[in-house]
Amino acid sequence: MALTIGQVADAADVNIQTIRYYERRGLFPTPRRTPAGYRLYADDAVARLRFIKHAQELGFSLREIQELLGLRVRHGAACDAGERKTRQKIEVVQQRIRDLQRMRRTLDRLAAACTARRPTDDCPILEVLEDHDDISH
Amino acid sequence: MALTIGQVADAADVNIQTIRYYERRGLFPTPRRTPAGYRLYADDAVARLRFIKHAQELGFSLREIQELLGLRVRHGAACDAGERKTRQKIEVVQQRIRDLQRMRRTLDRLAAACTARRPTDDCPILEVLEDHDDISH
DNA sequence: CTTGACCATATACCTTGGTATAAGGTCAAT
DNA sequence: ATTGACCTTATACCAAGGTATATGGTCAAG
Repeated sequence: MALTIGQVADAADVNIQTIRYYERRGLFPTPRRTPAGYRLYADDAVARLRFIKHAQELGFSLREIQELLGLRVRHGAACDAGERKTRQKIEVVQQRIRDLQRMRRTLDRLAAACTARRPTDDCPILEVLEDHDDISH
Repeated sequence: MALTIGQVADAADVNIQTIRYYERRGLFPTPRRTPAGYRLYADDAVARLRFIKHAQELGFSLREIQELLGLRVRHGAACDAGERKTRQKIEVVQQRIRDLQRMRRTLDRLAAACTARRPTDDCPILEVLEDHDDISH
């Protein structure tokens, strides 16, 4: 049930150094240690690493991922603040989904034009993602 | 109709150096020049820069963006190859959308639990993005 | 009781994606 | 014909996100 850093690294397919780096950065809680000083992890550490890797692929920075990981439900006033932050994150994610859907539609059109053998030598990919420039950020 | 590098940079809100950097990297075609050697751009250069910036926010590397920008419809055999690449990109984008939707659902549940004042002190954000690990890449 | 595979810390290095700076040419306006 | 705001190339530097390496301790197996 308790994993060494090497076992966690293997399971999540990341470099050992990366885990220690995340610990230093504050993305990973400081784990308990054996008497000899070896780090010991529960297996949710593997899930945490996989979450981080996925979120990175989706364009989130380590700082943003840290915020995402910090979101959880609390009592009272802390709850309101947490809910506000969560709703902000939902907005960000929602916008990112819309952008990707737009890109997907353009790629669809591109593939369709191709099967129809209608050569379009200007760059149609550029049609995508052209508005909402001023609202995002 | 012809823009200097500074005008393009202003319009797209990027650093001038970034445009020259993209040119070196091959993301930007080498522009025509004035007799004095000044770069001259058509205004689609601005669209191209905006596309690059958006795609970066969506988690694409410059190398991937270069491939996206290289996709276009051609005649004959080149068309088939282009179509295959386009369909691959669509798969990547589609998977990314699914991942984000999953993250969104988790954030939704988190926000809902909070309004209902049901404190959940384990980290619920981790529920997200947990399967399909072995199929992606 | 030693060998090999682990673990620890500390420090140096690498890649990606830029940004800044130095040294100088161009050009429109005064 | 000079000033200021542009442009050129070349080179150096920077931040983020790791990765490698040096030096040494731990531990189970033979």
